[in-house]
Amino acid sequence: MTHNTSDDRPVVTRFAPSPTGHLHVGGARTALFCWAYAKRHSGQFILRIEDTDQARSSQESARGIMDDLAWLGITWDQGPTCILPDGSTCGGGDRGPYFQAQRLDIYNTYLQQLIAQGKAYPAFETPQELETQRKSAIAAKRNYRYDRAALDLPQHQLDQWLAEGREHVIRLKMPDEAITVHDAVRGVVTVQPEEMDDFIIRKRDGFPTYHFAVVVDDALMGVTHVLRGEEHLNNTPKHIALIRALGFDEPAYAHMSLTFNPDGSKMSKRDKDKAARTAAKAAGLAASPVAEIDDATFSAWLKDKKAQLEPDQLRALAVSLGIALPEVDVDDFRRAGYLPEVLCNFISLLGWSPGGNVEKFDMGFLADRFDFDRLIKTPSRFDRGKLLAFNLDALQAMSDDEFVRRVREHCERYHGDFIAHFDDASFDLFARSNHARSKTLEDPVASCRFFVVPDDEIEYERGKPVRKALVNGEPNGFAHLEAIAPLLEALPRWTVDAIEGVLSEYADAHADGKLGKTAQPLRVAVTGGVVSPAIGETLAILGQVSVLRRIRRLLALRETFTAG
RNA sequence: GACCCCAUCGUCUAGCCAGGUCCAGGACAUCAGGUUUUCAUCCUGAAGACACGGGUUCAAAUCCCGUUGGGGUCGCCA
Repeated sequence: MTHNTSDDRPVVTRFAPSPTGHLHVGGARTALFCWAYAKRHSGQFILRIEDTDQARSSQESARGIMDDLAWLGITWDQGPTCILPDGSTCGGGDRGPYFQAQRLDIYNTYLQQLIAQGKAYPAFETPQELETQRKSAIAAKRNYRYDRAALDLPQHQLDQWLAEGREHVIRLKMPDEAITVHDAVRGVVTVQPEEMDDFIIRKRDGFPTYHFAVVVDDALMGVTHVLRGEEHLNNTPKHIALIRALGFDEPAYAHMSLTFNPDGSKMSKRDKDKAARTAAKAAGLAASPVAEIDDATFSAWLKDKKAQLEPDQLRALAVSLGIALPEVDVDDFRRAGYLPEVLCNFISLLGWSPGGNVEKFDMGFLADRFDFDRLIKTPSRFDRGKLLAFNLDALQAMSDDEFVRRVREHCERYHGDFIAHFDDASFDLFARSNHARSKTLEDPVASCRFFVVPDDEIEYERGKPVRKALVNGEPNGFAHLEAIAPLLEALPRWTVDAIEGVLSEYADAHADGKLGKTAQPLRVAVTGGVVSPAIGETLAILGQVSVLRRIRRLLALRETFTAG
């Protein structure tokens, strides 16, 4: 199945993202499989940054992608040097630089070689001219191919234009033969010569195109196995033509199926804009509801389906609209409180499985078992609901201590207000009391804002469940609250046990032993609603003073609640 | 449109390559019960698929062909 590849060479795989923002979850899957394959064969995994698009690349973007990979636990043996959270470093290696923009000299050397050998040639058509040709081809229902006009240029004309420094691209002269890809997933795929034209290998700006850079770098970096998305399958014959022209060894290829949204659309950063836009329109918003976005930007964004806001603008807007944005980038999942090991487990199940009924496993298992032969050809859809269920399972399987540690890490990164509000012991209890009820590390924070809201700013819900807790029954919730308040006030030690003791004693004596009769009114008093961690813990975390203040405040408002 | 790839429950998939043990197994979601001081869990059960049509064969989810459907590529993006 492998082609022109000596099996005795150590396995080298690479992940080669373009640095455009954060790492997409689909890219993470590719990276994970590349990583696992290298590990499986005790080989090398290379990270290379494909920043040959001057318009779109930035250093911070590359940094973001490396952070995302490191967070997932996907470390690279060669590539940009990076200090990991645990203090160790990864990357380095002697086949760099690992940023393509720093390899221009290398590309030019090989480019010159191809030109000298007559295997590549300059072409002077402008992008506009080519676009016109393309359009007329479509209008005439022909397939567009470059017409090789540059090859018919008289030598003196060519010399003169080159001497003048006239802008041009370099194209590869494609051989007039079918090219066959031996793909570990797809099998044998043959493309006829008339399907391939003389594609551009160096752009007008002097940068190599992706096709050229990828082939040169893979060869020079000793890449033996190219694992990538199926979108590249049609490019592979071009790459093979280039490899042959340059006299390199052909790597083994494995093109894996793609992953889509549940509705079959592409998972795109734009999905987040789309969700926010839909919600904003539904809310009838005309002006920007948040300071992060000015009104002009907002209204333009609202009208233009393709417009995108900055990530922090989008997040602010989502908070204001009370919606959750669909997660697309690894960073989105991190913010949403997913565990990196769960994300890795889940995405590795998209298009791959270890066989049988096994579906929960760790990175070590993956690195032991991953191989191309269990990669399936069918594209998959990303089911966030199943990911959430996986995350829940992992969280529930965790010890309390571990859960607390993870929540603390999460808050240190995203919710400084919770860190600042609690002392260590309270934070510990806060996290612990949320363990059993959390599906994500974000849940404790999202469901417990009332802890960090000032006592006199709690907003009481007015729905039926709240009225039921407060006004219904005889005695009703307010009556219970009035009776319990002094008991709580008299408590000498404010601990979960002491609080629960008082409450169950009271319930036994005055509420048919039903803790719910008193727990629910108390919940409303201290949280504003009917949902919180166990009542004893909720009160304990909040503190005696705040609890009593909140109860009295609600009692003072009792006339404003009507029976439900 | 041309070319390339693909096709098992709503979704992720096992089974397919080496045809019979599959009136197709697991997971998520759904539905119905049950446990629980709220929410969330948890337990039990139910429903749910081999896209269609030919062929090969004693036998096809598994092999072949076609149809239909889906995806990808056709950039001086990667």
